Amino acid sequence: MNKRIPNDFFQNNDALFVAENLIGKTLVRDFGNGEVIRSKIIETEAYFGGDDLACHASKGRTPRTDIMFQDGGKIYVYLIYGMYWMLNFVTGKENHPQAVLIRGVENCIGPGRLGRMLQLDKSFYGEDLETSNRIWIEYSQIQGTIITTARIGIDYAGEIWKNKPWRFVLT
DNA sequence: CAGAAGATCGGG
DNA sequence: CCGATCTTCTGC
Repeated sequence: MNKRIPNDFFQNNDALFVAENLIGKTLVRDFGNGEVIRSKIIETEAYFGGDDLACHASKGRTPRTDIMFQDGGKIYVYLIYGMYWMLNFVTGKENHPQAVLIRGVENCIGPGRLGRMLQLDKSFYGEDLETSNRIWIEYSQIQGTIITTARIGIDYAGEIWKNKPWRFVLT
């Protein structure tokens, strides 16, 4: 019980596998003041490499996207619309930029709201999920069925990529 | 260096 | 439907 998922899970699998298999797993956030949030992941999206025009890494390796080019198991956070911190987990091996966006957990739906609840900020960029003392993932039993849909909010990515069924939702 | 747009949300 | 709010990238 309460066993943390090690980094090889993120490194040895691609973003599609991780996105689907994180559904039902438990996201843990320890605020360090005695308050701990534990909630099962119920919605994810995969962003898959340099070809995927919806993936920030398709723009190349920049200070912002650098973490996605590294080995999996690290956190990629970025600020969107000037106010929301998006929580992503890097997957795959070095130089295979991929990430999984966490869009919702049982007690918080929506990536922007989730970032707010977890009190994320730039200091989480590059955080290691295997060793962090403030955020990590634990194994847990899934209850329900996973459905797939197109990803949300990426109309700019073009027909090919915006229609990929790379969003996973627990029902 | 100015300008635009963004993996969103909440109010009207 | 639209504004909030600011980082990042692009183009001149």
